[in-house]
Amino acid sequence: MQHVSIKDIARAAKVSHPTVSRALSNSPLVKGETAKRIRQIAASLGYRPSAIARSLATKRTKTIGVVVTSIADPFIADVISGVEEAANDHGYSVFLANSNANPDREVRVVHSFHERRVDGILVTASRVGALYVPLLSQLKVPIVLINNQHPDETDEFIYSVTIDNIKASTEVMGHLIGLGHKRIAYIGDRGGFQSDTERLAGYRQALAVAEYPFLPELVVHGDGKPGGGEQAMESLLALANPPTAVFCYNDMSALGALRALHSHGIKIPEELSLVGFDDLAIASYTFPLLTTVSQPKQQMGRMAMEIMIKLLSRIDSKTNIKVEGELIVRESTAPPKF
Amino acid sequence: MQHVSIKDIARAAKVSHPTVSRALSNSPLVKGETAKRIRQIAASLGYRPSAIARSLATKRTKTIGVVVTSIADPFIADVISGVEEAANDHGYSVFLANSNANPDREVRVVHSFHERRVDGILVTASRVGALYVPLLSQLKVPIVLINNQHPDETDEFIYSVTIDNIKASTEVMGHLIGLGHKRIAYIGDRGGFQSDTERLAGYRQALAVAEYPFLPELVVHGDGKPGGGEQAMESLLALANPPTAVFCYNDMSALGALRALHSHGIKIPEELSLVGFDDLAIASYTFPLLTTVSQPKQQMGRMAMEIMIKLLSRIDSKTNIKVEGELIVRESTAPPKF
DNA sequence: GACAATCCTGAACACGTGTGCATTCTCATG
DNA sequence: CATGAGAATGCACACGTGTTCAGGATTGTC
Repeated sequence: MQHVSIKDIARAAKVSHPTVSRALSNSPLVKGETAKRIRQIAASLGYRPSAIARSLATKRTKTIGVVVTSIADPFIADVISGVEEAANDHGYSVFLANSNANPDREVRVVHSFHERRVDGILVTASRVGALYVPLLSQLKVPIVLINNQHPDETDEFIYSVTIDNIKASTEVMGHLIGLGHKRIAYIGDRGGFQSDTERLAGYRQALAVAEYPFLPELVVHGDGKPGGGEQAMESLLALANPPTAVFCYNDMSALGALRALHSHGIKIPEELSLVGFDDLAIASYTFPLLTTVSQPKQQMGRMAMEIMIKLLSRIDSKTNIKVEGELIVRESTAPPKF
Repeated sequence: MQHVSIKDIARAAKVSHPTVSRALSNSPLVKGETAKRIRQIAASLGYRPSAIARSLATKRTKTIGVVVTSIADPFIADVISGVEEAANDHGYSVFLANSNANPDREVRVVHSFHERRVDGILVTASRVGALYVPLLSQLKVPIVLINNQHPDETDEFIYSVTIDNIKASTEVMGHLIGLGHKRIAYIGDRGGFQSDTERLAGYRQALAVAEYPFLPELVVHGDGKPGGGEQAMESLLALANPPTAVFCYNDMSALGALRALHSHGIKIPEELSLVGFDDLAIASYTFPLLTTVSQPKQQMGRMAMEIMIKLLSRIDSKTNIKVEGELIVRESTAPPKF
């Protein structure tokens, strides 16, 4: 006998198994004395209820499917750590699935979540294809998106947690403009992600407020990774009149930009100011330390999971939460040279 | 009716539900023609078998519990991405649990995995407490450890994948000695982890082979994180006769060391050579690029999961796998100045 | 002491799938 | 045409838990 069941306990306690079931779930229907005895026997036998059988009976698995494009992405990993923590706190377990932005894998994940009868699905959407969420929503299960990249999700099952990109972006620009910079460049992402679009919007908005002209040649595109950031920075440095400050879509891009600057022997922040976005752990260990926007990554994960749990408990909850980023000024920004 | 069951299909196909069950599992017992018809109906109804019910009947959940100290650790995140990929390829799903090296959480994880009747458990042991594995092994389920930190696990259920630290470490030292370094320091971890002990052993072994003296003042201890690496490097720089090369327990420590060196204005690699370990993504974006040892992180995760799956399929498998690291020479090492 | 009201308990069934065994059907063979 | 063998299918039960309902035990009241 591999596992002890409530029937085993029932036999030992000379009661029926429904009584055991009730006693262990603290039902008021069972006499206090009996319940206590049953619980003691259960403990002494090392009883652990079968979540499987319980799920079958109750039709709730207390299980959440979590899709990420890649858990190796440090931003996502931080978010997931918050997700898992909140889930654990409420007795939920998470199924982790990498999609790798691969359509085949995506449909397999959907099938897997479907068959396992997850109660809900969490998606860190930073690179998830546009067609994916509709696919997931076929499961008729609540979905919470974190930093989703498609603004038009109007499905009734869909909730979200996102950072206020425009606000954070204008704050970054305010910082640079306040230092005296006038030629400020933006290194964006490729592919028109929601977050890129919004950060660019904040960039333009801040320029407009300061009554600085918007110069298209100062907006270049990377790929959200160091390689793209490096190339983008190279193209900025090749301009006849290069910028004195550069605002990068994310820290990864900034890392690449930093590399390009180092290889040109350009001193930061004396000759050029650089700002990232995300406040990855690395940003505290670059040289110089990177000024960036901190997203409450873990907390966002936690919030997303808490929205989910409220939904599953039929508690009304906000459908869309916007959190604020925080500008972290470190060593990579300073007033322009002249 | 939320989900379609085999009974629904049976009704539609005018057969009994066991026949449907057999048809869908490609049993030779059911007539080819009937099976085909049943499969068509199943597909048209969008049938997805309930893994829950199946698990209850077969006593196998096709589920693996994965414990990590923190998924936010980039090393671990890489390993897990390999784990998840291999699991997915074989129809297994993974429950992810962070323990945060917190004993309370650890026992909750054990209970959770027990109740969910996972088929096996994977542990990335880099920071897991010594008492934890025995706790897990109570579940009488196979356990595979990745880079475990306690050499004495002799339980019959326990298997492992580890990197050959001694070999990698002597290779690093060979590189530095080959460049002409004689005063080589080692920045270790705290707390006597297996990997730290082994890397230090490789360090000493290489010194012995080169017939260089082992100087205790050149071995200092960090904490495996940048903060500790920075302090450790400071203490090395405070020596009357500082080293010309420093081998760090891991890249995180090296990042801290790098920071200390920058703040002292010490040029790398001209004035001092620095080597890390792990080849985290960051190592390709530090300044200068970090020479380090690459562990096949994803592959190690994949191998661990494949051992697990073989075990569960009653296929004989190696119980302990040692993989080799690869020395990646980048820009942070060079011959000593004089 | 009789009766009702309340409190506990157990029997029966449900959840969806898999499997051993009995049964029916089909077809070839004597 | 009867018989037997083998193929195809259905019946019944199991997995472990939760829940409805009926009935038994207990208590209180007149």
